[in-house]
Amino acid sequence: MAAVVTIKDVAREVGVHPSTVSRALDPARRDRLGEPVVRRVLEAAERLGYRPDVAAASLRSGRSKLVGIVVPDIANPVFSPIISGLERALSARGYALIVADQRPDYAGGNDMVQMLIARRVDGLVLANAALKDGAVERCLQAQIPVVLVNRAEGQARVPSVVSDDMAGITLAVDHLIASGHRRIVHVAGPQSLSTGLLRRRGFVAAMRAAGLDPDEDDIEEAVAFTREAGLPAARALLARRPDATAVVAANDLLALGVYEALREQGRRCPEDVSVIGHNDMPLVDLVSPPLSTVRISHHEMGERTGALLLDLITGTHQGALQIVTSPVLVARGSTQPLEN
Amino acid sequence: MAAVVTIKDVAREVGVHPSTVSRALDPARRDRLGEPVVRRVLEAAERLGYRPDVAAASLRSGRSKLVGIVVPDIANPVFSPIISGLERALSARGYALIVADQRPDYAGGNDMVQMLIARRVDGLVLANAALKDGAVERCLQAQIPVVLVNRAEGQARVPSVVSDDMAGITLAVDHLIASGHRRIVHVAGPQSLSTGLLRRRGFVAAMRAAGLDPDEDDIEEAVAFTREAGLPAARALLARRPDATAVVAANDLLALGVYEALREQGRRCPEDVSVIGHNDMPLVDLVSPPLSTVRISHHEMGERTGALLLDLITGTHQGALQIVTSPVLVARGSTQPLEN
DNA sequence: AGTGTTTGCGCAATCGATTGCACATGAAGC
DNA sequence: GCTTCATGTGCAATCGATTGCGCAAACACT
Repeated sequence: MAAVVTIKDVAREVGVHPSTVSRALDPARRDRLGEPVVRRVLEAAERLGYRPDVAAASLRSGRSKLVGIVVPDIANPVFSPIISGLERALSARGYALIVADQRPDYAGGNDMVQMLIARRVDGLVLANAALKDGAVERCLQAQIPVVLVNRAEGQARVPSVVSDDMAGITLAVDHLIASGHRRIVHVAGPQSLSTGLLRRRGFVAAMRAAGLDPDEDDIEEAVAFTREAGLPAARALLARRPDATAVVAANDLLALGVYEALREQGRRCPEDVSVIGHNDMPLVDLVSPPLSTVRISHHEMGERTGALLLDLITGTHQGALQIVTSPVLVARGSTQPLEN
Repeated sequence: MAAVVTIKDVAREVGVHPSTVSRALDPARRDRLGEPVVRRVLEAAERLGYRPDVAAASLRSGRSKLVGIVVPDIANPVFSPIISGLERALSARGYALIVADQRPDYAGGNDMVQMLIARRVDGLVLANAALKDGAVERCLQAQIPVVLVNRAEGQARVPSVVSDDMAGITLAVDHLIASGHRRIVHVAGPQSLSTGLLRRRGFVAAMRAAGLDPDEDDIEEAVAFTREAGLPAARALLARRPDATAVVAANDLLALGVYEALREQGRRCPEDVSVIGHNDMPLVDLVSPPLSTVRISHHEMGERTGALLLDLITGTHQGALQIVTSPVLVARGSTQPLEN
C-alpha cells in the first residue's frame, strides 16, 4: 500500500504514455496537449497520490529545485530572519532551501559552496561574502546564479540585496546631532566586510556633512560584530576620547559591548553618553536602557533575495541587480538630547 | 573545460569499469577491492576534480543524504541554535539539511512533511510537534526515521531529544523557595505542547514537594510562548494573586511579558516581585533586570538530535531513544531573597 | 595435479522522469 | 481528391551512479 506511485502508474491508469503524463503535469508544457487528457491525468495523479521524484527529475533535467544558502552562523539573530524570509519566498514557488553553516576553520568557505554545487543546487545565496570573496569566483565559474545578501562584494560582479548602510549611519549621526551632540565617536565593524566598511564611511561622511571632521582617533575598529569584540573596542575609544558624548556603533551587538564598557567606567547611558546601534535585533528594546538603533528588515531582505534569485534562475529577470533597502531610525532610551 | 566529470570519465582514465570506481569511492565498499586500484581511482578522481552527482546516486540507491527539519519559526531564538547544532552534526557526516518553515495556515503541517518526503529525505526532524501530532503519523507510515526535538509527543511513539522540563522548573521553584518565597505563581505555556504541559506539572510537583499546595488560581495559561501572550496572562494572574512574591514563567518570553505587566502596575522587579524564566535565550542577561532563568542548551540538543537521527538512518543505533538533557539554574538580577 | 574457495572486477539492468524526434490523425488548401 | 500542415501523443534514449550476479584468476588444500 505504501508502494511509491510513479509516473508510469499514472500513465497505466489513464491509458496513456508516461511522457504524456510528464507533460500534463508540467503547467508550462501542458498546453501542447489536449484538454481532456490533461484533465484525466491530473485527476488520476491526485487520486493515486502521485508525488514526483525530485531526484529523477533533477538527474534528467539538470534542475533540482533546490537553493543553497551559506551563512556564517545560523543562530545569529541577523541571519535567521534572512533565512526565514528567503525560505518563504522559495517555498512559495516549489523550491526548497539547504542551509549550510560556514565553519570558521575553512577560510573562504569554498568548501560549503562546493558541497552545495555538488548537490546541484539551482542557485546560491551567500550571506557571508567578504569584500573580496573566493566563493564568489567559484559560483561565477560554475555558472550558477548567485545572490549576495546583507553584505555586498567590493566589485559588484554579482547581484546583491543589502541595506543602505551609508544612509543608515547617516540616520544615526543626524539623530545625535539633532539632539545637540557634537563629540560623537564610532565603534566600527571589521573593514573586510562591506557592512563594516560602508558604515564607517557613512559615519565620516555624515559627520562632515554636519560640519564636523572626525579623525582616526574618533573611530575604533572592532575585530568582529560581537559583544565580545565591542567591549575592548569601546574601552579603547572611550579612553582616547573621554569627552565623547555619544557613540555610534556599527551594529547592535557592538552597542551592547559599549554598554558594558560604560558600566565598567561607571558612566551612565544615556545621561553621560548616548549610544546608538544598528539592525534593531529582537530584544534590544528590552535591554537597559532600551537601545536606540537603525532598523533593517532582514526578513524583507530575505524575501527579496529569494525573488531575485528565482528570477535569475528562470531567466525572467528584469530590473535592478543591486537591491538596496531603506533603513529607518528607531529612537529609544539610549540616546537623549545633550544637556545644558 | 567546465564539463562535468562523471564516474565514467574517471573509469576511462584509470582503465577500469565504472562500477569499480563507484565501489572504490565508497569507503564502506572499498575493502572489497584491491588496494592498488583503489589508490589509482582515488588519485584520478582527485586529479580530474570528480564530484559525485547526488541526484543520480539518490535515484538509484534511494538514499539522498538529505535530512529535513520542520520548525514553527526559523527566526525564533529557541529554534535557530537547534538548527545550528543539527546542521553541524549532519554536515560532519556528509548530510545536508533542508529547512522548512511551518506556515501557520497549514494546520498540522503535513504539507511540509509531505514536501520533504517527496524530496526523498533520509530522515526528518520535527521541532514543532504538538502532543498529538498528525505529522508524526505520516512519517511513521512513510517508514522514514524521525526524531522530535525540543517538544515531545504525548505517547513516546518516536524518538525525541528534549530538556528535562520537570527538572528545570523544579530548579526554578527551589531557587525561589530557598530565597524565602512562598507565594509563588506560574505563567504556564500552551498545554497542547509538551513543554507547556510538563513545566506546569513540574511547577505543581515542586511546590507540593516543598509543602505548598498551589491551586488553579495560582496558575494562568498563556495562549502562546510569546511576550504578547505573556502580558495578559501575567495581568490576570497578578490580579488574582496580588500578594504573590514570585512568578515562575514557562519560558523567557513569557517572563518578559511578566516584566511588562509589573511595570504597568508600578511594581518593581525584583524588589516587589521576583521573576524567573526558562531557556536562557540570548540577550536576556541584558534586559532590566537581568533575567534569572533555567538554561537549556539548544545547540547541544540539536547536535544530539543529529547524532541520533544518523544512527537511526544507518541502522546502527543502540541506546536510548528518548534523550533528556539536564538544564541548569542561572540566577541573575530578577530574583532576590524575600525581604524580612 | 585436481578440486574447491576466495578475491577482484566487469556486465548490464535499474532508479523515475524528461525530451528530441517520429508518427498518426484530422483539418485545410488548391 | 491529393498534398501540406498543424496538432496531439507515443517511442526510446538519456541523465549518472548503484548493485546483484557472474566469471576469471589466484589461492588453499588434500
